[in-house]
Amino acid sequence: MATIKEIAKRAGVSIGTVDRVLHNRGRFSSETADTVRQIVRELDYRPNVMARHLSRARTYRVGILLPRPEQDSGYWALPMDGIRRAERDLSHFSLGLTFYGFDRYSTTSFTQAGEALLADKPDGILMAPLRTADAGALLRKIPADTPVVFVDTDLPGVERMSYIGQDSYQSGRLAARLMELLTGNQGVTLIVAPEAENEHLDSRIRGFMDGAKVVPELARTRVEVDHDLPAFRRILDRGAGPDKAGIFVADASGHFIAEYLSGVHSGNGRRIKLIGYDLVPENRRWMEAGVIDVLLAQRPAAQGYQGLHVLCQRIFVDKSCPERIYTPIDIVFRENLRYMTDEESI
Amino acid sequence: MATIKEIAKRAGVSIGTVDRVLHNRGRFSSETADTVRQIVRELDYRPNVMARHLSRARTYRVGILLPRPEQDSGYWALPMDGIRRAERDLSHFSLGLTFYGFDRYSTTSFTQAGEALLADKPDGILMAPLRTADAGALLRKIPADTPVVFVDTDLPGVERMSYIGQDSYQSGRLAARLMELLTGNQGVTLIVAPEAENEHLDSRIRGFMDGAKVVPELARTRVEVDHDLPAFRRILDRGAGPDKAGIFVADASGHFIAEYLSGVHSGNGRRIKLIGYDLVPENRRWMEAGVIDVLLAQRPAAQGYQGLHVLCQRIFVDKSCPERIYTPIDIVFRENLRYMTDEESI
DNA sequence: CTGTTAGCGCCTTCAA
DNA sequence: TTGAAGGCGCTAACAG
Repeated sequence: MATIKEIAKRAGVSIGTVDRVLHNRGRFSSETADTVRQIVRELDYRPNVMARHLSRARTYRVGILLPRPEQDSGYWALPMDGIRRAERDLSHFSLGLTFYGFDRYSTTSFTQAGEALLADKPDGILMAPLRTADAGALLRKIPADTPVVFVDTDLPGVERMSYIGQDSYQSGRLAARLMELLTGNQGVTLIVAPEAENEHLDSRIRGFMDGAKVVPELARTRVEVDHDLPAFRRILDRGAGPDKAGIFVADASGHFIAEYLSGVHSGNGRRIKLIGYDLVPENRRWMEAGVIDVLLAQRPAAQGYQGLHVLCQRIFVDKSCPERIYTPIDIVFRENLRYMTDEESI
Repeated sequence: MATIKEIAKRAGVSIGTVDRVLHNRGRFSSETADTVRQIVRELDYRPNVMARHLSRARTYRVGILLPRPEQDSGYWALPMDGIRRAERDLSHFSLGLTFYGFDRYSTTSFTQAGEALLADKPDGILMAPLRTADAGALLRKIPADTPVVFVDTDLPGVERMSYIGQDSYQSGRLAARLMELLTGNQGVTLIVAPEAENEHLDSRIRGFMDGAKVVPELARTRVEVDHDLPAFRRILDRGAGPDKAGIFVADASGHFIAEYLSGVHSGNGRRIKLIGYDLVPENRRWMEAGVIDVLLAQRPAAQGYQGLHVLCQRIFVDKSCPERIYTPIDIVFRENLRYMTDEESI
């Protein structure tokens, strides 16, 4: 492995000069620069991460901008788990994380969190750019040399290092396929989704519609801060009649529906099939209880883990990464629920 | 963060002494040792991985003992992918991997590979202990202080650092559930599996049997070096009659069956449902072609990645890890096949 | 038994 | 514009 010492020797200069050239710190002639860069290329020099990190004393700070962990039925705690795991795995780098939680249904909350993040001038940012307009405004204020990684949702037409998330349209298609299998196309399917600006929601619904053999009904619930049971009740009292064979819940609130269904006797003795999203604790519970049949999942912990990982690769090792990473669409039945902990890698 | 210098100061000794105590290199009095260890505990001292690695010059070598990549329809190339990815992620450590491939159906091949591995005296070993007896014999020859990680298969009653693999019984249960969904219990299911010593095979079959509502038939094929199409043909010509609703293939050879089925007209117009294992290239192909309905997968790349990861945690950071790690049971339909690349984590 | 010293590869400051 | 030197935390060899 080539070192700067070796390069210095070959270039007939001192290591200090090599260092300055490598980092473009100025104070060198363009001839020496050319020589050095030439040798660097010849030797395929790569800086030694260990040595570099040992000598530069400072701690690198990464800002995490996500909805508060309890939102969406506790969904946002899952990426956090992955982030924490990545933090442990990267613990020999001096890495400092700061969390900025926001209310995903509030502009002011998001903006405040964003301002706090900006004020701290982090070396890297990991965020979920929900609230398209607000997130766009924030992005414009982030210095161009600060790497930004998106998880969960992408923001089109914006400078960012990488996006990590799921193809939600395709997950809707898959849901339709599974619903067909579960119901045998005997009866109508009801789609339940909250009314909220959410790209994933819309794509999932579109995917489900496109994949369904029998045209489904769509019911959208209002949300204030988060989803609430009474709202679902009203919807379901109207919608979940005996003609319904299955319900597709397009976000993590399947457990609300499950709770409702568990208190209802279906007229014809058939149980209404239920497909939902995400392995939040309450969904796990209702799947174990046999009320939720299938959950689709998107490896939120892996998203968090990977997000921080690629960010650190960039900050510490100067390594690039794919511009877009799709996480798998996981299918969860009661039989494999126990092992779907999303707790691997690295 | 505490350093050995700090510890030395507090203990009133030199850093050399601290180092010797920390590594039990002898040549120190038990009193100084006690003092030092006490301070280490108080300060929660953790060695700086970067500095340590910078100063010790040597390359650490890990031996990889797996079946040849092309065996089992190319299955063994998958853990390799994960291992390579981990190697890249760990590239700032000076890590040297050596691969020892063996024929999983040959004792002499395994033993030879094992001997070669032993002769190289690696600092850590990652292996799939197929061939129970041979692997047991090998394990007895490995020095006790060499960490060994098993992937795919565990070996009971053996000293090892960790096992990473799948609960195959439960995957069989799940397969039965899915088969029920696919066939609606209309007709009989045929289980196809090679005759070979293989714990996973047996557990999957047991799980499937226990989960099936209608008693399945079992057909076992002979294997010589690997599975071959003629063998399957003979089985299927007898077994895949019009009464069959589905076939469950308990290993990665589902694509052979798919090839057979694609050339057969079922009498009653119903297509025979096919459930198999593992995302080997040929299985992917036949799933895309619509002949294989479901594949169960066990994240082989994640197993390889994780295996090397925990091994390096041990070698470089002295960190322990869970004694047994179960990888998830992935369910793959055509709709989510594209995204099941098992290529994450960092 | 213990202390000192010379690096590992890189970064940073200071002097020339 | 360039070079020299000190230090990051740890290891290992050597001198006492």
